[in-house]
Amino acid sequence: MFRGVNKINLDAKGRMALPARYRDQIADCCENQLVVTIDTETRCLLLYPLPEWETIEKKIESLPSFNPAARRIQRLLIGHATDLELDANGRFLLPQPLREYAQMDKKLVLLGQGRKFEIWSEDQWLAARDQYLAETDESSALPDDLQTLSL
Amino acid sequence: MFRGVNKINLDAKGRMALPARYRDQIADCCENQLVVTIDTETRCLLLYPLPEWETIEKKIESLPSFNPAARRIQRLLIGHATDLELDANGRFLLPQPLREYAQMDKKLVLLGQGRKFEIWSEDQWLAARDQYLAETDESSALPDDLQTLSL
DNA sequence: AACGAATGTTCCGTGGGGTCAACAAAATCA
DNA sequence: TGATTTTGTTGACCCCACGGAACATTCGTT
Repeated sequence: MFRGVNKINLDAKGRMALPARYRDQIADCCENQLVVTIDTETRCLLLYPLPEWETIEKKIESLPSFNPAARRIQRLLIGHATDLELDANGRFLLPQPLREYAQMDKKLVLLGQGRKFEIWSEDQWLAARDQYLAETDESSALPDDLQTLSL
Repeated sequence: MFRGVNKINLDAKGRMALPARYRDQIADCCENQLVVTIDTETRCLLLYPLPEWETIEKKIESLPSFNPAARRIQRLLIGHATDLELDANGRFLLPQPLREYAQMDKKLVLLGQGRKFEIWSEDQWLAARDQYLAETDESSALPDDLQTLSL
C-alpha cells in the first residue's frame, strides 16, 4: 500500500526520482517496471506497478468496443500508458506529452494512493487540495457504506 | 483507549516525543508502527496505530474510483497518510507537509481520542476549544440518540 | 562527422535518523 | 522531610543516505 505526500523536483531532462522509502517495495512487487498514464478526470498522472496495471488494462480491453464511452476510456487510458523503468538511481523519465497534459513544470507532488501513485504539478495539487478541503464531508455525497465510516 | 491532553514541544527537526504513559500500549498494539494523516474537517492531524489505520484504509481504498466524493476522501486521507516509527527515545518525525497543513510551530497539543490521537498546534487547539465551549449544547443540534445520553 | 537528445555517472550539501548525555521530574526509602 | 535513585525529557551531536545538480557518455539522426 502506497501512502503519503512527497514533494519532488523534475531535473532538466524531465526525470523524477522515486522517493527512497518506496524503492524496496517497487523492486519487490514489479522489478522496477512501472506504467504511467493520464487520469481522465483531473490533470494528473497515474503511476502503476506493471502487474497492477496489467490487470486494469485487461478490464479496459474487454469493454465492448462499439460502446463510445468504452472507446473513449480505451483511447485515453491505454493510449497514454507508457512503460517506465527505474534507472540505477531510482529515477525515470516522464514522457513529454504526459508532462504537458498534467501541466508540469519543475515542482511536482507524488501522492501515494494505495495500489498506485498519482503525480501532480505542485500548483495543481495545492489548488485541488484546497478545493477538496473547502467541501465539507457532508456536502459531497458518499456511497452508503462510507456514510457510517468512523475515523 | 487513549485519553487525555498533553502539551508537547517539537524539537528543531520537527520531531515530537510520545508521552511515556502511552508507550507500553503503543509497543503492545502495533510494535511502535504508527500512521499520521490529516483531519479533513479541521487543521489538525490524526495519529493511528498501524492496524487501526489499515482497517480504515481498506474501506476507503475499495471505494469506486470514478465517484468524485470517494476520490476526494482517498486523496485527502490516503494521500496524506504517512508511516511513522518511534525511535529509541519514543520520538517520531512529523512530515513537513503535514506540519504545514496543521500550521504547527513549536508548541503542540496531543489529544487522546479513543483508538486514535489528534495532534494540534497549541494555538489552533485553544481557539477551537474556546469556540466549542462558547457554543451551548442547545445551539448545536444533536442526533436523536445523543439527546438521551446521560453523562 | 557533428549535433542534439536521451541516458548514465559522479559529486556534494543537507535533512533527518540514530545515539548519547545532561538535565528535570518523580518515586523510593531512610 | 530530605536524600538518593530511577525514570522521563530534551538538547546536542554525528553520520549516512538521499536528493539535486552538473558533468560524461552513448546513441540516433541528418
